[in-house]
Amino acid sequence: MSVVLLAEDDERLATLVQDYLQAHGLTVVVESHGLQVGRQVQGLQPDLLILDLNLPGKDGISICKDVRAHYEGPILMLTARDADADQVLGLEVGADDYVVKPAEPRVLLARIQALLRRANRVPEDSDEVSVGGLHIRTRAREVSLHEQPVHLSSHEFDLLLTLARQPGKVMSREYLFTTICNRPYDGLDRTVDVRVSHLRKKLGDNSEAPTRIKTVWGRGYMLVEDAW
Amino acid sequence: MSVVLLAEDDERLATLVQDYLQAHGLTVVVESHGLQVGRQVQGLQPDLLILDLNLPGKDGISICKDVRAHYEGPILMLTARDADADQVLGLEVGADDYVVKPAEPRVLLARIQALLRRANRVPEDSDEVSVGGLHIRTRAREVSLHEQPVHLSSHEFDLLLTLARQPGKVMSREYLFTTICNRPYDGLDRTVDVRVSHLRKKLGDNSEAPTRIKTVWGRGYMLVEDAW
DNA sequence: CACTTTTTGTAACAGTTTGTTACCGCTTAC
DNA sequence: GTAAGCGGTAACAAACTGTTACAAAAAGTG
Repeated sequence: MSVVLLAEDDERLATLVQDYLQAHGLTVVVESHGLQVGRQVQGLQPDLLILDLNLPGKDGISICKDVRAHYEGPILMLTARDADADQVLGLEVGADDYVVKPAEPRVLLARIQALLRRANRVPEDSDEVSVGGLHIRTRAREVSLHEQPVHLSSHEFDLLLTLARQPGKVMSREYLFTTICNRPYDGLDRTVDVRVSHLRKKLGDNSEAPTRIKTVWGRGYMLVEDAW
Repeated sequence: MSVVLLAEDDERLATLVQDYLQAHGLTVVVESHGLQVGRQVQGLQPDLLILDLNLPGKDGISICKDVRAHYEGPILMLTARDADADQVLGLEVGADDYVVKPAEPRVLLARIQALLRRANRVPEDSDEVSVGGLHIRTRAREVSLHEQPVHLSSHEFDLLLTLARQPGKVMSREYLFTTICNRPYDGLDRTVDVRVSHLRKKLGDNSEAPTRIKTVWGRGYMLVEDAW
């Protein structure tokens, strides 16, 4: 399940897009203030940023430039400006796609999925995810480690799956929380920490010097590829 | 210089696009027969494929599917069909972008460059960095010195990695600070100094006459290559 | 040289983040 | 009903980070 940050100030449109994308299996977080987009991207590290060019507080092109300095994921600009020059400028400052409003929802979704497909490499619908001796069967929701079945709770499974789909990538608590719980993160919740603690125990990792699920202080957690 | 394969049967349009792209630094090869596109992609291994959906000999959607089976580079569909359903279908069978003819050349170029920019991004740095008896496994975030594992905090690791990637090069506090903390340096912060101090202690270096991480007065710090 | 100024090393402290356990309410199975 | 499992939350200990403070070293100045 991919996390999308939607930077859009028109509340009605934002809700519309959010509902449509969530109905198609994406987790959507909405941000309506231009000056907050950078901070949100940094904290959430979404798989995709949808950026309206007319946010209050800050010029959309500047936002895009600033975000690009620290964010490598795909950016899709969604805007009412349809002039060629605007489109060219948007793409040149780092956007990966540029869609003019009003956009047909199906087209927007198809373009989003094309961007996610290229960025993720791991096909969303692959049934089996493996990292070393760890095997996850997503449809059956079963996990085995070196042929030994491991019993995990629902949240533990989702957490492990999210981490294992992109081994080696540091994922923030906010990202993990919204992916697992599908609701906004309040910044204080310790759920993810507790789940990680349980996962480490069940997967035979040493918490004092973890080798499989590492803590990156102030950033989040990372599943290590070659440690299974 | 990137190589683009342009699959287009309208000779006049093909020449037009070819000239425009070549004037902007791209190498363009044209292929006009649908049945030849797959072979051309395999042989040429272009950095980008521009695919017209109305080539003679073979349906464009089929071409795209076949090409995708053994080609990972970006595909841009360029076609006169502007129905939403066509666009969704094109993106779903593996295209990365879909541009409707007639296309403004500047827009086409901007989209091509956006695709090339993403495809060419360096995927990841080398996993293992070694300097003498010091070994850093970047993905696992583990460090060992003469086969002995060394436990470092997150910032200490980032600092050492940054220094070790360019041994012998003096790095300013500003550079090190922004690399580690991912925020601007105010010129007075002593964080880097303190981290270096801790690193020296953990790596068995003598601070009064450091041999491994040297202080370059008024400039910054430098990791010495032959001292490990 | 003596003296001042700037830069560096590091101990110590306080605030923040993280690991873990315990507990409570909820649901499910029996 | 009870028992077991699950998920959220609180609580506390431990680890980590930034900052300050002060001593030591280096550079500048006459």
